[in-house]
Amino acid sequence: MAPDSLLRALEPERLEALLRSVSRRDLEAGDVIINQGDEEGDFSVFLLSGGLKIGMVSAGGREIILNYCAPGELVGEIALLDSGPRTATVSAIVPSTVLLIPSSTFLQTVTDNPASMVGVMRELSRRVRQQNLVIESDRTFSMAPRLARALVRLIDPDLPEGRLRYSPSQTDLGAFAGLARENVSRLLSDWQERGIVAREGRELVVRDAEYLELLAEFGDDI
Amino acid sequence: MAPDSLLRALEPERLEALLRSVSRRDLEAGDVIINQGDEEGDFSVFLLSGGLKIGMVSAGGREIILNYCAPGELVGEIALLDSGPRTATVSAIVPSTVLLIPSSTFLQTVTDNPASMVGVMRELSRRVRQQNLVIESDRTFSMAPRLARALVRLIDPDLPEGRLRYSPSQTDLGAFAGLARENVSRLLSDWQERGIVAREGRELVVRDAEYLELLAEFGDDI
DNA sequence: GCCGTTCTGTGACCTTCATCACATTGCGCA
DNA sequence: TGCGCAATGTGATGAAGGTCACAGAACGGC
Repeated sequence: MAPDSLLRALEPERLEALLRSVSRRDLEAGDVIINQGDEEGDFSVFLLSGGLKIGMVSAGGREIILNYCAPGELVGEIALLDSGPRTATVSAIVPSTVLLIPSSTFLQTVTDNPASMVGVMRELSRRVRQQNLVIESDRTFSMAPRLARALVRLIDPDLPEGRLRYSPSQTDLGAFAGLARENVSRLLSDWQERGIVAREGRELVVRDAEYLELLAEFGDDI
Repeated sequence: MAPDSLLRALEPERLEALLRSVSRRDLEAGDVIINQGDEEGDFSVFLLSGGLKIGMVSAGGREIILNYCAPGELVGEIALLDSGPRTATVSAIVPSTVLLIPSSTFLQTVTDNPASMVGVMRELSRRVRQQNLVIESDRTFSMAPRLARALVRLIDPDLPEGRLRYSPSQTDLGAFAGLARENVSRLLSDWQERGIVAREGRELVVRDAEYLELLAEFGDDI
């Protein structure tokens, strides 16, 4: 679980109360836990272990992956506050365990634990900032920097040197970075020749993270 | 002030305490209150009257307008939680009055008023959802729907029929919708001929909001 | 009023990237 | 060991939209 896990902020007795009213669920890779368009869904999802992806399917059938998330993160929190239809789909990318937290429970808990709410706000803020960067890069950068940013976002700081949080297909990378799969292929081939990324078996590994970070930040004109 | 203003949630004595430690500031149109890249800025901005725009300047000098905001809204709240460098620039589009709220004050206040914090979370969530839609439309829609979405976001529900919250130049509209100014011009000319928008003096007015909303939601294939 | 400046309209061009259409590789599995 | 399916590589093509280069219009200030 992430060190800054939201649950950490709770006092033990609160945590226990919370755990009594949530349900735990195990997911296979590919299982969908929240479906874009669901009318009723006033719960949010806390990821205990595994990995989730958050995506939308746009008119035209193209998939957009908005984010991946790691254990300790809370997902679907928009529904905690306004219980409108779900705007994105959440599914497991590997076998995972989640807690389903009814919004009433969640609101009660954080109201009783103001300190924990700050954690939720921090997480939401981080997300807004991240999204701003995505919008910026979508609008002003060419393919290469966009793919670079996607890869950088996938690097797992807890894993050794340049390992990704999970091994995405080129199709996934395209949906995450906002470009066509074919172009992902072309770019990766190029980067592979130049030693920036490498393939170890079916794993994609980043060799020169610094280069990709520069590319992601400054675009083609580094 | 917006009916769901964040300050509404405060008990009167709290509100008073808050008001004692914030500073008020009047802005001319164009004045910058937060500058992208500022290292030190652990305050956020509460808009009392007027209007602000939130933007970034990307490598290459192109401006991106992320959002406009109306009285009663809180801006720059990312800094409340992690006081890293500012990621966007906030400036006044019309003469405005703002409160500068130090993050310590803000945190203290919301901690003492859990109910008010829910309002902040709701606002942050709304913003995340909005951003998701922007990313989706940037990636999958052509120019017309993107511009439609920008216009719809600018319609002021409090004003009569199709009036915008403020009258943007074509350059601004381009920066907001993510397209070149010339194309904004072309699209608006077309829509004007078709009676979807009109110009009253220097004001742009939406005549057929429903059409634009459909376009914004479903893309060209309505 | 008159002039500079900022906004707007419009055509011609050219870059970028998505799309299409395959060939190829790799891997699970019967 | 080969079959099938999914993932990948790669060229050719086309459309969308950015860029450039202007011309006109509108406006603010003096």
